[in-house]
Amino acid sequence: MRTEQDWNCQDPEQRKVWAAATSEALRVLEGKWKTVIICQLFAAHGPLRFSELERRVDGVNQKMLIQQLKQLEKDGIIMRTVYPEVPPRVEYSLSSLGVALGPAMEALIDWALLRRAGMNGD
Amino acid sequence: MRTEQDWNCQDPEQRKVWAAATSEALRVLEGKWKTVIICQLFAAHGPLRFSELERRVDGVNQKMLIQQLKQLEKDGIIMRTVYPEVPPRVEYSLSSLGVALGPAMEALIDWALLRRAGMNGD
DNA sequence: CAGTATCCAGCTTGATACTG
DNA sequence: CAGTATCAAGCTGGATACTG
Repeated sequence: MRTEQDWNCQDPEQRKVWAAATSEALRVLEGKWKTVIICQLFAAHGPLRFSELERRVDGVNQKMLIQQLKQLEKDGIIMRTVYPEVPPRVEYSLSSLGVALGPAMEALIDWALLRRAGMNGD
Repeated sequence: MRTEQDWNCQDPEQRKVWAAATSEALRVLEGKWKTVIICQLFAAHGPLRFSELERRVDGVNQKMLIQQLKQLEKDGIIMRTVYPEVPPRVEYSLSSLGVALGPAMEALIDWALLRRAGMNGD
């Protein structure tokens, strides 16, 4: 599944394809709470209820959480399952595309921590 | 340099640290042209002049390019070098923190291409 | 060449109140 | 419990014109 892209490629068009693809990818992850939601879903190793996400995503309000969840669902990163019960139960989980984000998220976490370390110590 | 973070960690506080770190990291990369600029700098394997970036970053206008470059510089990802010549020459290159973004960018590109494939074929 | 300055439309976020 | 609705402030992106 590796795409064999590498920075040594001399084809300007190919480089633009990567740049555009990365741009699109990042646009899907943009939004103040999306990465937090995704991280929490990874950490949970399973579906989370709306109320559980509300507790785990520090500082988010209902409207924003719902909005971000809807966008993530539309973009195919998470799945929403409704259980026809009273009171209502709705669970959110990572789709296969969401799970495939794992390596990128981990690389991002590594970089984020490196960045933090540089900002303090260095 | 690996941080040994893994999704199995059961400490909720630790998970919040990652989520917050990732959020910060992504915020630094947000902005319509930043990933394109970064990709082009990686692909160039060396510094690029302002005008060269303007050519390579498809569709950007001067104001936006400068704004994004300034932010990337402020956030420590790129470096700006001014050569006291006439006409003026300014070169932009990745800092060590910028270079450290490599693995994350590659993982993101892989995911972006996987996502595209899924959207067409699937 | 590599910027700066101005102006503006539209999107994003958030507070607050209400509902099946 | 898991949403929807409304309103407003602030930020983002972009077109355009000017400058050392």
